[in-house]
Amino acid sequence: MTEEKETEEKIFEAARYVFERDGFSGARMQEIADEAGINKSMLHYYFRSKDKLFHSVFKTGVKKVLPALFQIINKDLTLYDKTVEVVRFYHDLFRRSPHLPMFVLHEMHQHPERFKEFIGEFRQKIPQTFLDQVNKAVQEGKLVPIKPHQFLINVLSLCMFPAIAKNMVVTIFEMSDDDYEAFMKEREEMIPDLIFKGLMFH
Amino acid sequence: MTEEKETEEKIFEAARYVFERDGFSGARMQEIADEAGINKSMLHYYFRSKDKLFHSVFKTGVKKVLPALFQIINKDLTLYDKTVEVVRFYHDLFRRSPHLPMFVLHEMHQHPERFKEFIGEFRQKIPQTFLDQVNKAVQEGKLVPIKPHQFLINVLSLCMFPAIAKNMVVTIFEMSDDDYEAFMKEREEMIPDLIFKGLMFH
DNA sequence: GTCTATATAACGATAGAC
DNA sequence: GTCTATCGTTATATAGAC
Repeated sequence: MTEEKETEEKIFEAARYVFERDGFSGARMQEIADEAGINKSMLHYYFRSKDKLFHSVFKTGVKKVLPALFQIINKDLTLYDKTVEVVRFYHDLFRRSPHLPMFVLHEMHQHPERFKEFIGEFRQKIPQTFLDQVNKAVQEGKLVPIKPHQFLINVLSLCMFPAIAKNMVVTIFEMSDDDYEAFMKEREEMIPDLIFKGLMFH
Repeated sequence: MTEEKETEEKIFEAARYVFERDGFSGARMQEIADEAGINKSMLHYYFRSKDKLFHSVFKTGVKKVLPALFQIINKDLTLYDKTVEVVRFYHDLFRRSPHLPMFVLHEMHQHPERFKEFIGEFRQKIPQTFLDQVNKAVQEGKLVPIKPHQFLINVLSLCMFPAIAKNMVVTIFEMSDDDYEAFMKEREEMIPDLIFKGLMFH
């Protein structure tokens, strides 16, 4: 029935909202039911348990964060252009879903086994073409010696940390929400240049 | 009594261990009591409630992460040397306390009010001398235009994110614990040069 | 101060009527 | 498929003996 699909969808969206905001142990089934505007029993009818409902939400969260990264670095682009695309992708994503990066990383941190379960499903290895591209750029003297893994983590660090640490940033720097928005917008432009050129004049 | 102090200390250390690992909502008073080797009632005798015990642990956590940063950037050093010290400080700290950064940032994320409560206590503003130092370096053409806040967040991002995202990193890159250790050691050397010189040959 | 026992509330989950 | 009512457990917290 179309009725069925709608209810399941409503529950899932409510669960996504509450789990992303409160985490697994902080989330309450009652609150998810309230958010979905239905009865608590329906949650179990459609998803059997809190664990299974969470698993579904978590998997969706990981799929929003990781596959696009691998897709971008697998494209036929320069390293610089890949960096620009990755930075833009994450800044757009986290603007729309501010709780997403903390949710995914926190649950990965607490329950790594839940992550490992399905990480293989969507072939999440670093593409060889990307590894080759970085190594070749180093060999040709275009880049200073750096391992592809370090390169990738540098980009991810600069994109994800300020999203994860928003409350620390706005508190210490005494920012308004608009200030923070501008701060992040500025980073979007800055990060690729920082990665490749650094801060010193040359 | 010395007896009193010892028990309170034991409880606090157990609470620190459990809260840092499991977070507020994931932690159980019973587990803290077990970890401390005492009865559950003692937790309430000394700290009244889970909330108050947590608050005490959280405050200590923030104090381990932030004041040292402000102390370092307030020293009489070049920007490069300050960066080296900050990077070394965080890598040493997170090697000893791997759960600390996720704990502090996650609880800040979920309960920003708990953070704001006492952030003023230990004067956690960016020292003016540091702001002046960055702005002066930019004016003198030694650095490309960058705001001091962005500079600081770049350093923190590169230090903290890989510690927070350890499980993601080791899973995606298929690292052992030793691999991860070596990976982080390598970053410690790399980060200051990345910040200032970037990756391109020049 | 430290223990045992228990109060009290909240949570996840299920049974059963409709 | 959706509701009400409730079970069984577990959580924080307290009372009271020693």
